[in-house]
Amino acid sequence: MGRQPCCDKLGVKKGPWTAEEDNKLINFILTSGQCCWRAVPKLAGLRRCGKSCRLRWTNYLRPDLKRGLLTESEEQLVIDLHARLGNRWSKIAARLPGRTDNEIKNHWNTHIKKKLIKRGIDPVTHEPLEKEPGGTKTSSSSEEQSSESENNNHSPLLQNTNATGNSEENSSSSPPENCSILSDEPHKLFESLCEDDKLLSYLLGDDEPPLVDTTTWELPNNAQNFNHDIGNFNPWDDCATWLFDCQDFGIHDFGLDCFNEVEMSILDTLEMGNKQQK
DNA sequence: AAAGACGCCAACCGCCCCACT
DNA sequence: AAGTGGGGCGGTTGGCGTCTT
Repeated sequence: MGRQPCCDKLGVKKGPWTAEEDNKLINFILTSGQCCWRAVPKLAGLRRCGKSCRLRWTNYLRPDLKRGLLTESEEQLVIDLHARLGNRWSKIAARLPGRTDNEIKNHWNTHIKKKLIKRGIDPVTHEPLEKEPGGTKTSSSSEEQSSESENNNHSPLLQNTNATGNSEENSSSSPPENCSILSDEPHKLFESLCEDDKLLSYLLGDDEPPLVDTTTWELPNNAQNFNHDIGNFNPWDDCATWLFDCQDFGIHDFGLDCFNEVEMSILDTLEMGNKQQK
């Protein structure tokens, strides 16, 4: 018995993606949308595992991705969400527009962990390092921690925000006494949180999701190759237009079917570009 | 200038969840 | 209710670039 491997292991390429592979994948997604990832490699003419295609798309090629380091407010938000959710990176990423779970996870492991330790905060429990709770374990699983923090609501931000981002009746922004994160430098940290008004409003649930600033997008190298490959056509500009549309409705409610409207014009231009190249 | 140490991040792996039959 | 398959998630790793000695 046993499950079939997600892809035929023989002849499946691994390792870094080439610009050509990226182009093929982008082209295919724009043409067909996100359907069955298992079938994507075959249909797109890629010798890759479907999983690998999905990861490449979601973590790198998606046009709505922000690139570059997390901002101060994003970082603080990650810390707060981690205090509540534990290592559920996808859930955390869902609250940070344009960021992927992988990106946040990497950033957590390489930057935030160290910062918290430097501040004397245990990155696992979010409790002060020196304050060893007597007779209790120093770390807990994310599951336990999650349910625990759901009850305790350590973060003032999260006190106001339930799982769906709706505001609850408790709208006071005064930090609770047992809030370990803010107890360190309460004013400084809370101010840094408040710097990003839109983000804060969104989290407090009384505002629209913050708009993605597409003017600050940095294109991946291969995306630039992609542009170069197909001439003057700039798919990222069109994707930006698409994203502005998405933002009107909420990007998560916006399936890739929406490509159907935009994609025709994109593909027309794409084909023209390819012809020019030939 | 060279070599080793370190840091970062893209990508992979394996498990889990959920929808479908 | 149980089995199966696909997608998603979190942990881990490998390779590359940068820093230090």
